[in-house]
Amino acid sequence: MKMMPNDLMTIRQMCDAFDVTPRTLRFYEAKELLFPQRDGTRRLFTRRDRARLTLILRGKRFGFSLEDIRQILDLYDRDGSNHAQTIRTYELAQQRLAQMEAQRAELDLAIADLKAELDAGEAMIATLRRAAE
Amino acid sequence: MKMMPNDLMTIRQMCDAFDVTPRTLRFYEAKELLFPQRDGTRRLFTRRDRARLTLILRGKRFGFSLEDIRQILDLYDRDGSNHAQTIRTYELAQQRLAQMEAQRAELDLAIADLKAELDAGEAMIATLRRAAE
DNA sequence: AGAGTGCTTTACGTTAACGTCAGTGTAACG
DNA sequence: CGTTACACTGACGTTAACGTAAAGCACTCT
Repeated sequence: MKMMPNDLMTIRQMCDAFDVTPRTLRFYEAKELLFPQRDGTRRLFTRRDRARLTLILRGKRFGFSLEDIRQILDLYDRDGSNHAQTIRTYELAQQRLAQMEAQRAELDLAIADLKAELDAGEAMIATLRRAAE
Repeated sequence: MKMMPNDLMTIRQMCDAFDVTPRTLRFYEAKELLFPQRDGTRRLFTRRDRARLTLILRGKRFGFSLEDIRQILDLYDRDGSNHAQTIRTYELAQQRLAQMEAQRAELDLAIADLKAELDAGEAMIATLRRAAE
């Protein structure tokens, strides 16, 4: 067991902690979502990186694209106490929420339609079964 | 206005009727979802093509991939009266329905979570507003 | 010293469903 | 016969979020 200075984690430790692949972490770094320090060539992820990764993964669950997430993260980075930016993020989230609810409405419709088709199909299958006797 | 023999339609008529692009129809033909006749090099879509296209578009609304749709269509093509194939299609639809309902459940969760975050954000913004006075 | 492990970079591959040229043809109108 | 309007066939481009080699350091164990 090698000890990392308290709040620094290797790529593997990050992968285990967050259940992601190394490729993903490097990808996020390339996309400027994370900014790990270096020990020579090796990445060392800070507490800040972990906080950001937590937000990234949460954002993904909400269906935000990585680009959306990057922008939101950057807003807070530039000025964590700026009201306008907090409000902007809030608005983005609201928009996304509206999208998600629209999406659910469509999905509900499709489900209802498909169920109707299935009922018809079931009836047809029953008919076929009777005819087969 | 040019008259097409009763049940034959040009690519443009199809596009207008179904609200798709020519590229889409050619793509579906390449994927063996449609089989328009030819008048020289030009495509002429039959009643059968229209029936298939209707099913294709419906299938898409249900979230089936084009490959799924092609298989289903082919099943019916080979033998429209085969019970086993009707039942197979029915099962595919049921599986898809289960997926869609699972997807909706996840979506509902994400919506609930995001709403919770929004409520917190709203509170924070209210705080910021008070502090700004 | 050799073997093994883990990390690194670089860069091409994947998937779906088309979009978007580029270049050519052809049919009809005036 | 020239122009306009469509249609046709390739074939490469697009988007997102990584996956998957390939090839090479750096360290450690033995």
